[in-house]
Amino acid sequence: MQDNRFVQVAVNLPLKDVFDYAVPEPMRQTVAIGKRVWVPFRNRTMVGYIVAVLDRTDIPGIRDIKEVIDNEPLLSAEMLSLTRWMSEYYFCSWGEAIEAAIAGPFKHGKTTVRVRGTPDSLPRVPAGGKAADNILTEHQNKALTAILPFVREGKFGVFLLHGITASGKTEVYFGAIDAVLAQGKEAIVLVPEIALTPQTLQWFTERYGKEKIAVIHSRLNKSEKFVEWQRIKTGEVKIVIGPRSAIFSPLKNLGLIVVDEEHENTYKQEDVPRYHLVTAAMQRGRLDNGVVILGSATPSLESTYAARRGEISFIELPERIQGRELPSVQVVDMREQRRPGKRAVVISKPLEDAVGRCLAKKEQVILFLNRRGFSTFVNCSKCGYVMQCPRCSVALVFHFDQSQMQCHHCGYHSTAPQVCPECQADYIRYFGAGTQKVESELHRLFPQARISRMDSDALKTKTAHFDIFDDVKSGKVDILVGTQMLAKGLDFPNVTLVGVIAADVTLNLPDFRASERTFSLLTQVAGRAGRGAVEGRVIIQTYTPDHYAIQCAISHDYNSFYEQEMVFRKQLNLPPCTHMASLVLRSKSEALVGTAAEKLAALLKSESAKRNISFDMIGPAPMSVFKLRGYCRWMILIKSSDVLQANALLKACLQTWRTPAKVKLAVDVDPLAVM
DNA sequence: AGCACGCCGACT
DNA sequence: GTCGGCGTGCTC
Repeated sequence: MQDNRFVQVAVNLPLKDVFDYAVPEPMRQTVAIGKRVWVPFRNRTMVGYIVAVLDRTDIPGIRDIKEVIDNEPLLSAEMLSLTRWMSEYYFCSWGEAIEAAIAGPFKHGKTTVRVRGTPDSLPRVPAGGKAADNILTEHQNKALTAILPFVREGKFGVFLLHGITASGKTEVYFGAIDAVLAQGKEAIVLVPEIALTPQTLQWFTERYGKEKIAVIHSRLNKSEKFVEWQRIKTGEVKIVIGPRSAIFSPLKNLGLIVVDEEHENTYKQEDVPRYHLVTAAMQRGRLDNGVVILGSATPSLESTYAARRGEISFIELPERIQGRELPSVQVVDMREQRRPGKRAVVISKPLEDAVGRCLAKKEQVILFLNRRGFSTFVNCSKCGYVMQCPRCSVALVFHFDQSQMQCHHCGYHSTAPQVCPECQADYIRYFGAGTQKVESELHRLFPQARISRMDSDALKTKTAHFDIFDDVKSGKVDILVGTQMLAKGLDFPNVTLVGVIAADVTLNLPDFRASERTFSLLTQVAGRAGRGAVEGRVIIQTYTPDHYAIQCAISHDYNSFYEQEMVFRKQLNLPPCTHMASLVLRSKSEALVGTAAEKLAALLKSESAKRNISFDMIGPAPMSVFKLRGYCRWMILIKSSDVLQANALLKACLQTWRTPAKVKLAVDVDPLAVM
């Protein structure tokens, strides 16, 4: 018999401990695990999450909770385990992990939110969609034969579903969801960025109806999020579709988690808690005895590696449905396009000709360049001065439309100079092309064409994506130029040519995953061509046509890419062969951060020796973009073949470690970008 | 993360 | 004599 005299509470602060409080008599009946409480904390009042109810405590000078906020627990036992696991795996506090799990309507102790009007939960969906009720292909059937027994038995299992573009992964998701619903259970479908996949949404609502589905996306306001949360909590919703954070949906009988485009970088949260959705989804699947399906045309090396080692199950959909052909891919070697003494070519002759032919046939073109702005660096040809961001160690990018110099790291901007800021000479030169430059070149080459640009500059308004989608769909646009965001699941039947302006942009980033990202980006972009009846064509411009990332993308050969990339990863002991964690120290003082990094590295070494844990350490070293937002940064990378050992080592170090004043430490477990 | 406490330098 | 710098430590 519990008398509820004390509770243990987690708060949203970067503190390792949880805190005990006494429960005043009148609240003894209402306190419960998973509810929020107002607690006195130092000299302020904070929201706390009850993680345990206790009969006794040894804490001297204990204080009373002030108020119980919730009538019903906000967090289930499973959600508390999930957030606790997150805090231990990713080195954040339990409170921070909980805060991420209930993000949105419940922040700052809110219980209800005023609801204005009817929530328009679904974004506008362009016309046209998927052929209804396809008969399953042999491969789709085989996939479901593997998955369904786990669903029926309510058994945890992870499946990597490797299906090339247009191989019908969605039909497999549907089959698994049908089985889950038949069991009276629920499903979560995770998508990288809901706003960019309106078609996926439409397929789901057409099949299951709006009533059963909750769609979570970034443009819902607080009250809309609250309504969706309520619908999920009350059991009205059977399928939740949403981004990363949807993994915390309060479904009671979760049977299935689908992670679509599992290789996407957006699945890694960049701030605390720095969790990876795929890892979190597998953990939730384990806790809830659910099935996890990871779907992708270009799976992350981590997932394929796990599948090849038999840690997760592997399913392949090797054929396109309805016998649609993969587009033919042509490479243009930009080294041969150089004109001595002239500016670098942006649009090569072969690409220009191909665009011209498309326009003549009234077909549409997508041109892809993963770089915003007009010119990537601006320099004075008299004194050599290059305009740099005052807060980051990167060059400023010239933006033609606002006539601005912009920093793509911190958002700093200033008016574009007329003369050199250093020597006042009138010799400012612009180098390197971004999407704006491509757009202006196109206007010059094809003055009559209707050209639209889609990048984050062009998407300042709330509905801009949909306006652009609509314009392309309805044929109001001949050529669409854009960045990364074009590569997502857009389905434009009349687009027959896709051009990649500079495949080398991503390939040359100082990150060990540069090849992997280039390969999957090229493969995805190529998948945008020929979605309709007419065969598609892809032209890739590059200075490194022989690179295996480009060669494998041309031949649509994932396995060959995997093999070649793994040789390099094995040689250097990089993920997925090892587990990695990064420790970034930053400070406004260059001297402080360097010494702090050396000290932390020394601590890692001594702790590992003491515990007999073997690990690789890279650094400490200044980061490649050394200054960011005015902070000087040093990094230490840790690699280990054993996650648990690496976790234990880090835990031990961070317990003893005290980051010096004016220095901040950020720990990132399984970091994505390591530069 | 905050925020108080505390111990040394230049000010009315 | 005191105002205020930011180093150190604590929050049930």
